[in-house]
Amino acid sequence: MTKPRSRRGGGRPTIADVARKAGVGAITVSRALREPERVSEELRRQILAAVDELGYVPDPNARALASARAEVFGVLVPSLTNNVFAEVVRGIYDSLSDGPFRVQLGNTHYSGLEEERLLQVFGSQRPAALIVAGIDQTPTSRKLLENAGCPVVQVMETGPDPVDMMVGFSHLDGGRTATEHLIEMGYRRIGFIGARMDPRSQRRLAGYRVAMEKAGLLDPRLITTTPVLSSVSLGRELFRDALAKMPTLDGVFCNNDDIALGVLFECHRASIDVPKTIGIVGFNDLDMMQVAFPSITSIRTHRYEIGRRAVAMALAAIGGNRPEQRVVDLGFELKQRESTGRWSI
Amino acid sequence: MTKPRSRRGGGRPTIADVARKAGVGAITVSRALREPERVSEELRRQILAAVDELGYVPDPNARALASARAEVFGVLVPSLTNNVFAEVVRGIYDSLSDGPFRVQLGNTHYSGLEEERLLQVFGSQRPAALIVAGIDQTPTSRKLLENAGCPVVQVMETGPDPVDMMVGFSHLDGGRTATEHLIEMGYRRIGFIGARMDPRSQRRLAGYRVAMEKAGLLDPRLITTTPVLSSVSLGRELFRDALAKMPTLDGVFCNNDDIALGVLFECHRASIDVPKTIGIVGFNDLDMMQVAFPSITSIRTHRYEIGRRAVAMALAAIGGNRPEQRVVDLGFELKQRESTGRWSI
DNA sequence: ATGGCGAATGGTAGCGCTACCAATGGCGGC
DNA sequence: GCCGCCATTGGTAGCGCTACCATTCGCCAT
Repeated sequence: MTKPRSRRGGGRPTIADVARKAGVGAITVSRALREPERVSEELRRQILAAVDELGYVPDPNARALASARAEVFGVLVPSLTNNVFAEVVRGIYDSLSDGPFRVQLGNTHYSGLEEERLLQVFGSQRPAALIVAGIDQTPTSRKLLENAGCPVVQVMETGPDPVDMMVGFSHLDGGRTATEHLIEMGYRRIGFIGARMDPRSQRRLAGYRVAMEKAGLLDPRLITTTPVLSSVSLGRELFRDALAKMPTLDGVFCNNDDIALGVLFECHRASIDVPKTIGIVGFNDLDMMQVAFPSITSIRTHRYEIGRRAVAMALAAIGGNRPEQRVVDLGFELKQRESTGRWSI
Repeated sequence: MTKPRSRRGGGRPTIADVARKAGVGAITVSRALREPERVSEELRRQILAAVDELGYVPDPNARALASARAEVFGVLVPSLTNNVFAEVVRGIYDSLSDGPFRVQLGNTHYSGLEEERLLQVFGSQRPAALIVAGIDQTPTSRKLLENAGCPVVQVMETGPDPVDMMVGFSHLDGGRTATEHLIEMGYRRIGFIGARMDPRSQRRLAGYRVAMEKAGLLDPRLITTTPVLSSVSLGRELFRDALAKMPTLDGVFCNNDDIALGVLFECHRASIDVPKTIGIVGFNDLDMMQVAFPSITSIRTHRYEIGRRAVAMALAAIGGNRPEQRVVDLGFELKQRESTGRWSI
């Protein structure tokens, strides 16, 4: 004594409707959709025709419940507006858009606690894979990732102890390379300016320290940082602070390109010659760096590619052939531009 | 003859485990979690204790399947890296982070077809609400939105014919205000420079046309556009094109701030005085506009607030009290800065 | 002829949760 | 004292799909 039709559902067609229309069993429809090669060509055609005619779209919730596995990639980033993470996320979306997988995006706001909460929530969905930014998870988060029961990719950085897989590059090397470049170009009193000192920024600073130490140039008064969120205007302010503290400054390595741009604008405003009086290096190499006047030297990082590669590795792992190389270092490139051309311009 | 324990699930606790531990029925646990006021205080306490002890997290898929309603907000934007949409999305996430709702984000890449596809996919999940950017949906998309069976909020723009609700502002008025400002400040041969001419950019251009027409200054050769994706470097190139086409140009209204920044940098490079020789107005008022040298006049738009408001309206509608004002115009502000101070600097 | 094997298809029994109704018990009104 | 009502709580029956076993059939080896 079944009711006329689905009691609660909005009357949308179900797999049973398709099966009836195509004159097959429901399970065959299910197979035709998920593993077409396991169904004879003729039935497959009939089924797809019925799907089309009814406008059937599988219910992902029912699917997830029945198979104990949701076709969802959980993605955790610390910021949605920071261009760097936006690019990573774009890479992830672009790589996933033509497959069956959805993306579940979470914003941790650079908070370990928030990350734990989101991992808890994401875990409850039994995602197909997890992609998380950074390698400095709290012990609790790390445990959650290890017990997630799905491939995990840590992105943005590489490190010695992956939960599962990693795609990124060494921020320490990036910071060192940037600083060494300034030294090579003849700058001596080189400052570090950094906002929102997250672990990656800390490692860039560490790279700066290594290079300065090696050259015998390190002076703690050269370092200006703040935990405040990064922005162009903050770059300007920090640069003024740095100059006030150390008027003989002749170069700055900036935490990121926003800060570098703020420094450049302040130099314009204060009629400080770039690159003669001050050399500037940014980090990430946003599009605007090569357009700025003078154009700004920066460390180009491969954000979009990190997103793509993370998905590729996760998909491989889901498909059963876990890549042998579990930690992928995509490196970076020093893009030398006018802002550090002390002698050549 | 039931099997020892959940056959497929990874052994995570279910609502039945909690019910057993608390000595109540499963349905009571369900209620204690969703409508606590309907369960006596004592039982509620016992149940929450059991939940805590077992580390129970409800399975959103099972929930969605049983209630025919997923606790998901579907969000469609044309770009993930464009700061404007990133801000809207951030507002949405921030407003939703402490409730039960998840966000399902889709990137349409400015494609109507992609939008249709994503709406199809999103619809299959029976979301709690849909938030879509723009008001120019294809007929198919519009139909999908109308039949979604949930609150729908169109964001970024306002218009006469909402599918359901709207939050945004008038891009035409914004374009007109920006152009009128240039005219008032004494500029006459004012160009329009625009990249990726999506419907909103088109309307800003229309606003420019209205203002120029009214002042008797309109000349089609003043308009330079391209369908290419916007960027700072593109702004520089388009400005060079515009100047080549019309060397007597004395002002530009830019489609957006990236373009404006590109124009500013090219002016620096070509030693064109801003604002004396050329006045510049941007659109959106990103942080860097007020830091640039000279600082750049722009139309400040309230992106973050649009995201927040859209969620607030959707939540109200879900809660049963649909706001009486279905179209909310959040307006914009002209931020006058140095880049248009022809006589005053 | 018989058995066995693989390919194709189907039936059944859930996945974990909630809608719907039923049941229980306390209490005030008549 | 009986009825009805409200406040609580529970049982049952799915939601739409897929995992896990059949089952069927053709075909080849023995």
